Amino acid sequence: MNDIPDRFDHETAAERILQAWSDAKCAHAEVNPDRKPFTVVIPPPNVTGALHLGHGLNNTLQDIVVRTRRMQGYEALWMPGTDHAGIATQAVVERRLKEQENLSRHDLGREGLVDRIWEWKAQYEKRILGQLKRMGCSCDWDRLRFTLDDVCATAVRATFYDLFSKRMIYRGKRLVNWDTFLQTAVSNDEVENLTKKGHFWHFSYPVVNPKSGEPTHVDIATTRPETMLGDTAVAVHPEPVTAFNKIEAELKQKIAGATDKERIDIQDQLDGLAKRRDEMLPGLEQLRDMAIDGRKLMLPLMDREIPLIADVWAKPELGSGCVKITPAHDPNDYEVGIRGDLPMINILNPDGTINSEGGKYAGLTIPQARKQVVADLESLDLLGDIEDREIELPHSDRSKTPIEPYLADQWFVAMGDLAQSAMDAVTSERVQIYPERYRKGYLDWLGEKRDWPVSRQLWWGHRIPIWSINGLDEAAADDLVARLGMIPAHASGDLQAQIDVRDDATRSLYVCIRQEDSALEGEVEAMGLVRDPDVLDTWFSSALWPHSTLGWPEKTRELEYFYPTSTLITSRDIITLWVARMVLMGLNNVGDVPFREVFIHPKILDGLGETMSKSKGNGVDPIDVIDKFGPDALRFGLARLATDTQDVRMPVQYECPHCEKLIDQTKKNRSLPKLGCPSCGGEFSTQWAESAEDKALTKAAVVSERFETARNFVNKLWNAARFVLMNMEDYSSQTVVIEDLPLEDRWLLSRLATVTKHVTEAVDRYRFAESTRVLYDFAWNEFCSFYVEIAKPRLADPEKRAVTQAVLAHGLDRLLRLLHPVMPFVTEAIWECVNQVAPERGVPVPQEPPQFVMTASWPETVAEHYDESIERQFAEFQEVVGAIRKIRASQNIPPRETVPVSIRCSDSSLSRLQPMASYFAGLAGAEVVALGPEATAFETDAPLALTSIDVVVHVDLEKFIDVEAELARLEKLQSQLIKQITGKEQKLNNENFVARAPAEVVDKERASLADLQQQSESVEGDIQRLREKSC
RNA sequence: GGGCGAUUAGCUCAGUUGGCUAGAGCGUCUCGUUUACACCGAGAAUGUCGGGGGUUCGAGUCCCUCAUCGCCCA
Repeated sequence: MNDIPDRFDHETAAERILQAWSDAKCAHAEVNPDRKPFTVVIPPPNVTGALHLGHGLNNTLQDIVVRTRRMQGYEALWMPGTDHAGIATQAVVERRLKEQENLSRHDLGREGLVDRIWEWKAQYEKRILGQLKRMGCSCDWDRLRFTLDDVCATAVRATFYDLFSKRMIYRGKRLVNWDTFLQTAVSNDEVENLTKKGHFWHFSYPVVNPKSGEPTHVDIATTRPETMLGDTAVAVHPEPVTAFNKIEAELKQKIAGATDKERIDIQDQLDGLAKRRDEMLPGLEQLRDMAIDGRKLMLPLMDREIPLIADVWAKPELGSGCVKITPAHDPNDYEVGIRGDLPMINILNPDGTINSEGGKYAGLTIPQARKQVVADLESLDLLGDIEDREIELPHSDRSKTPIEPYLADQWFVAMGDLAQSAMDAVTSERVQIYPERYRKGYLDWLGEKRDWPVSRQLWWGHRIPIWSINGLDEAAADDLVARLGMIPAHASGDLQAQIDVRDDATRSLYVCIRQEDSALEGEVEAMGLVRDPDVLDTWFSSALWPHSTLGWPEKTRELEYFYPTSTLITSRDIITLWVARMVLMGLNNVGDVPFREVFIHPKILDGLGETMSKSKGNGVDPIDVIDKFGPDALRFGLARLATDTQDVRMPVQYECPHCEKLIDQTKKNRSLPKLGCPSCGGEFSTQWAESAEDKALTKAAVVSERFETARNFVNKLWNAARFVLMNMEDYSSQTVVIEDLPLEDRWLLSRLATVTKHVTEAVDRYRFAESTRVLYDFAWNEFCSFYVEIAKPRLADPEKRAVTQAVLAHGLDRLLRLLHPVMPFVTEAIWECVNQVAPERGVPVPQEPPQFVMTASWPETVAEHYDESIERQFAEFQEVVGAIRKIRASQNIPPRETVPVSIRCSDSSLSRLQPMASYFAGLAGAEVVALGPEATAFETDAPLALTSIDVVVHVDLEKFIDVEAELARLEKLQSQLIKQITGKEQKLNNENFVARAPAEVVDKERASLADLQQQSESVEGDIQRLREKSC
């Protein structure tokens, strides 16, 4: 055992341990009626790219919970898998295709592109699973799922079919965020607003046959001139006076509570408004009257008559007070269009060029059309000012190109009842969300009950199981329905047909097929129906994840046993997109909530407070951290930062591949292709390396020194274990009598009981930072610093050796179990060794431990082992040790010198400290020459009073006295005491305090003041004596 | 514009229902290789708890307000 290295070699150990766990199927879960199930489904990582530290945190926390529950005797299933991430993945692959081969998806065709994406998926899924495994995630890998695999596909089709049959899926026109690059609709959540420089163009539209006294033109302004081709109205406010009054009232209210600086600004606004009102109100009222009168304007360039309408969307305080309405290409105008029943003219092709509705501009791109429209209006003398302006422009998150609002046919899921059911689940606390503040966002979002557009014009995803035919007349539609009704699948409920009457009175026929069935599909296609080319929103399949992975719609034993799952651990940004939808789909499909609890963990930010991402260059790969610090350090380091309020700022460094020096990442250097190491001068490359020259350099790992503490802790534990193992060669198991154990052993048992309770509760409540802190403090400051140190002399004593070994082995055993969920590898590696030297262990009765700590039982809180008085007694001992150390340090006494000490204490303390007297030698280099009420000061004395426990420690400085140093120490002590005494006196002189504070608080203050005063007097005496002596 | 959160030592963070001299790790300084560990041990220094106001005998903690930062939604 003496050949154990003094560093934990995580690299070789981890690989061996992973294999052993895997061979023994430690993480496999089966339906087992004898145990209670505990189920967690992984938030399936996107196969878009590799995992970063955010995933590292997410999965570490899940694993801590799952491992703890497994040890607690639950049949713990952690369901693993990955997400096909529709648009994100297709966008990545398409972009690469363009960059590397200059091909578009149309060059490859649907199948070709999808094949390419499967290749990408295979590559990244492998990488992701490798990352999870190296992190130690104890998923049941036998049950691995993918949101696009056959099992999930069956669930998706069954769900779609069910909702379609219930008429909760419908076809509708909606204004969607159109990505002209990817040629698909993207959801609001995939849109980011960027502020860009743009212009504000002013146009005039002629009034058709103006009456005398009426304006001949109406002025409007726009940031997107080309959209005028699709204008179907111009709006003016219906009650301009009311609108002006309202704004004025708001400003006046604001000015009442404003600071002087703001007041000037607001007053300016008020003045401007008043002026505007004077100048414009009559004109606006006239236009409003014209609108009510049904007057028309002539849309220039298109020569189309459009109505002047009255609508509140027109803001009298802005621009000309009139606004052009393009319902098919602007969300606000769309609402106006709905209200006013206006025609909606889509002027764009899917690729973003103008379509035939744009007349002579057809075929132009948007920028070309914009330029041409402006030029043509100018030649007609209808162009006014052009202002420079900053414009908020929506951009696609995926393709980084501008979004065009676009009216398109989409499939929708009606959310009314579904959303309500998911709201009820949370308000009734059948699903509990922690921290609770996240409930609000969940409920607010669902409360809007906005229908969910689920079709995506993509090729990568679950293809919508709808076959359709359009443009039928009533007879033809009925005939087709009748023929479909003859198909056996219709009778067996595997086929649904619905007729939709379109605006133009033609019929569309939609057929939904429940299961994949090429014969049936062929039959339907033979009738002239065509399969919908679109795929489903990726969240549609994610929403089914908790039940689809367990085999739904089959009534599997797994579903019966493991569903509802126990808890979901995820990040806050997908509470609505994912969590809410899982709840409503779970309720709809299975009839029960998908999970009982949801824990939302903090986000990991870099040192500059920004979220980590590969595109910024500040992303940290958990593997880099594991390579440098080990998997246990990664996990411990992340878990100790997981509080429930604060996002985690984690400064990021490059690790120089030549000298291992860590170089802080800055905004500047994180985007460079190569860097020079300021320490060794060597150069290294980064993820941005492009040129052959740069790529030839070694690539630096991106890590964070935040993990050093955790790595040190792993090593501390390893070495404590090493010490234990080195002292176990003659170990033999034995039953011990708790009552006969010496104080320090009972202290350890008591502390174990306390710590176990604390840690168990903390993990129950998802207080990961707290549980890791408690474990760290206990392991380092109590087990190592005190228990192991005290064990040293006892191990050297043949009479005490055997009992010490027994308790030591037990203590280490329990500690390993408690730490295992956070640090699985090092604990398992140590466990393996302990099993060899102490194959039976435990207090009071030894037992044979299981082969793996991973499958060992979670320590129980042994209430009988808890002893408050012993913990207090030991704390007293620790305090005395601390006092001696302080005096030694202030006198610079060399550590190898033993100092005589005299400890004056009460009789009761005497009985507590007496048994521990000999341990002062090892812990404080002190020999106790006197102990008890009679103990006195030395001739050359350094005293320290511990008032809280009524003890005075005296150290004999005869051989060591440094008068200056001792005087300095005492004077400093005295000044601190005086400061405190003054504070307390002030407090107690305050009549209000004495009268109103609870008596116990006042008494406590009084007692404390008396102690301090006594101590101060004593120190004063010491100072005087020392001064006299030194003269 | 609305909602949520944050602001505590040079850095990263703790601080339960208001009640000790506000803590930890890293970093800094001093001392030290005593047989598990220098990825170690002992000790020290460092805080107007973002600003202002209020409630209270008493506020890092509760309330109001302002500022700054972050996230979500419009």
